[in-house]
Amino acid sequence: MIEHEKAIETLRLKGHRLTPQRLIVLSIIAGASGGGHMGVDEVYQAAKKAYPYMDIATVYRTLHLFKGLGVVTEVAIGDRLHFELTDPDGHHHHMVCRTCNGAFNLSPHYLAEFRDTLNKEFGFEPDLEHFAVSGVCAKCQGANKEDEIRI
Amino acid sequence: MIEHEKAIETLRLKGHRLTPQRLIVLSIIAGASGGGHMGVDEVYQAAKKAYPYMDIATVYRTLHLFKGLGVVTEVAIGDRLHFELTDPDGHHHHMVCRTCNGAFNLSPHYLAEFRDTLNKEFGFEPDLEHFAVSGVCAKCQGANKEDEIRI
DNA sequence: TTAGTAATCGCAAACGGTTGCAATAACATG
DNA sequence: CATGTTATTGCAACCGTTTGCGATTACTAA
Repeated sequence: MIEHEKAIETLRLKGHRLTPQRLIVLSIIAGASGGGHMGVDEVYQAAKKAYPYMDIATVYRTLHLFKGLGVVTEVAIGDRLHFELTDPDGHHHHMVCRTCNGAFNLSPHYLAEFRDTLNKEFGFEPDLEHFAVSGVCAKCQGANKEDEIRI
Repeated sequence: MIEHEKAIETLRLKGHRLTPQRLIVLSIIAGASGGGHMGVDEVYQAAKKAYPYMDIATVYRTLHLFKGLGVVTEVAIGDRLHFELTDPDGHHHHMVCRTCNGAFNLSPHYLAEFRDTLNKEFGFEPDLEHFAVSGVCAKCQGANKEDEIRI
């Protein structure tokens, strides 16, 4: 069973209705190219092509529903929300480059120690199911240095 | 020289104008009680008392200017922006409880290792000058357990 | 002290995102 | 297949925040 069908099964099992709008949004996210994550407006524009009455509020509601069901994962890229089909091979986190807006996967392993420390020292349970660090990627660090010389 | 005056000196040295609006916002932030951080609307309401024509856009612009100068620090608490006078004794980070919206200070020490790892492994330079982890604090973890029994 | 200039302001419109509500439509049941 | 219930939708208004713009004002230099 492919991801797409598994998600539909999840919807049905949890008692949510299978509306055309939901199926359209799901198929769009499932068909995302490139890094996999799509901006909300990207999803909305694609959905309107399939179903012209589609409303942006429905897109948001649908994406949040999917997120709650674990079907999609939310990534904040440059202050905008992006969504991708949840990685079936286990969660991963993101490093988001503030220069090129590229998102790079980060294994949960790198956060485990941090979580343990906060737990033991402060009794604080951090939300790290999905976590994104903003910063500058290796490539853009090089590019910035060139800029400093050029300008 | 107190923090307040140091901030005014910073403004002047960088060539920014000393407008009444900026001085008002600065004095409000400097006089913040409690944990120290204030919501934007809190600042706005207080500023309007001192100067009735004060506009919310000016408050935002002023706070962002101060942030850029390192005079104030931005903390995102429950999807709203809060600001506090930058800690002169060195930066600190925040653990923000998603249940009670409390913000707890976190020493940079706890993040140093994480930064080093991202640097060495991926060449990624994370933005951790100020960093906030969302999660649930020790007190609210207890409260939630009681809720589960009560309801 | 006065004028000149550019930064800053207040206002209003726009942004991305959320929410209330009446109309619609998906599903369960007979 | 017809019916009833209730989740879901589209719309419009709203939220917190940002931005464009013409009017104002802090500063500079004569």
